[in-house]
Amino acid sequence: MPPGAPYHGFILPYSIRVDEFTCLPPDYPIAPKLHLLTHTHSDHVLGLSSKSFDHTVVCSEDAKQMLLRHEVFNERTMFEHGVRVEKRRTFKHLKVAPLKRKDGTVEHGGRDLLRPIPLRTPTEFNLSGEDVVTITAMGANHCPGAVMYLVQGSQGSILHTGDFRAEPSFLDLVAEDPLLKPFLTQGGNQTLDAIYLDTACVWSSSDPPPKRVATDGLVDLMGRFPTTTYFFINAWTWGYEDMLMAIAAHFGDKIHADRYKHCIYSYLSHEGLSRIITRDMSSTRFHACERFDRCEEVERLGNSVVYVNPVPMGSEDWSQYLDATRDRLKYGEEVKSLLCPLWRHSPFSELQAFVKLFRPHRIIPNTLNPSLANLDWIMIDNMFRDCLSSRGKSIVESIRGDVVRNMPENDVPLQLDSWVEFTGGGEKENVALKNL
DNA sequence: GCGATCAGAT
DNA sequence: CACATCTGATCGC
Repeated sequence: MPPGAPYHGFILPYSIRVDEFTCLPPDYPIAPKLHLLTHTHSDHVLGLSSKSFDHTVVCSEDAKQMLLRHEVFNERTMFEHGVRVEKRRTFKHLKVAPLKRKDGTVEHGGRDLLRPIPLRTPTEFNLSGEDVVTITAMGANHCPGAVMYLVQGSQGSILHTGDFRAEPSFLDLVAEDPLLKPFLTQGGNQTLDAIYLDTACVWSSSDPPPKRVATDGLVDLMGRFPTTTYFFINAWTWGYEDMLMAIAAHFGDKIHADRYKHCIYSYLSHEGLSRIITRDMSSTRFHACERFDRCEEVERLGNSVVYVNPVPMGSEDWSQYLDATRDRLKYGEEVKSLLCPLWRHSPFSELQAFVKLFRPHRIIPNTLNPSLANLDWIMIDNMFRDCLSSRGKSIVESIRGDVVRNMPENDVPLQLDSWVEFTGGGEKENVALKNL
């Protein structure tokens, strides 16, 4: 997880760590018995590139393929330009083929630390012989390979969302999923003990349109340009594939992708992606290739290329932007770039609706801002109080319980009134209050 | 000296 | 704009 995950990524009370693979501080009270990975964005794989990491990691099959083929930008560029003869893959040490000597004896047995589980298929794991947990991965609507995890065991049921976009259509799928049905407020007979929630955009002041509204608007604008216009789609990280799919579907054309994207897409279970991209740069006016190592076609056309950028824009601004841009195009004004409000995280309103589907006993933010000295945790706790179960314990109320009794003081959020007393109003805390 | 983590900029 | 990424500094064996 990005820095600032409560409990260093543990989903208490289980000795399971999610998206954090770094070493724990010395004398930390618990040791991980199992690791889960929700998706492969760089802030969720911290510690995995360490050569000394040697634990099993549960993930989706797509995430496994993406990880094993992961190449950082500089290495991709050097390989492309012949400076590197061999591809440098950041995580290749996680899977090593068995090595046999010429005489057939085994030098070493190899290893494969990534343990993919199929989506929507409850799978049992033995936590070092003590406890058996059932883990179910389900699509998270964030980027290829991204999943959320349902963890069920003798110590209760926990849903970890990873990073996710809980837009209305996603909520419909969740509400209809038989695997989640037992935990739904409507028609369920069990209560989740906790939802570990993607709160990356919980403070956002604007609400994004559903992804479909964003991509519909985008292709509508693109269709108003001359049919000779070239577009560069700035899909600069995994998770902007909706733009590519929408453009390909609307224009019936393929999209030029670089060698690396093409490689990754070809290994994904979503075959649609590899079907809509091409490696032939001169066959299409739509380009989603390396943004800092442009293909010759994009280079040649220079600033006549129209850039398409994903941006964090709200619904109302989007409507206005669409109208204004249509006008500009109608009156022949030069439009050099297009915006697309494609969000990969949920704003507060979507999170609220998602949590209310389950009314768990408590929610725990997946990330906190360290400079806020846990004040954000208290705020979030209050913001979701009316989305919890009727006998729900807020984090603050349940936090002094057995499970976290031994946690270091910094990992324990306090009531707002005792927060000021606890922190003593030092420099860090003044910054926290100022940032509110 | 190197790998791993952290802080800061974009 | 803010997330995800990259760069350079620092830490520790």
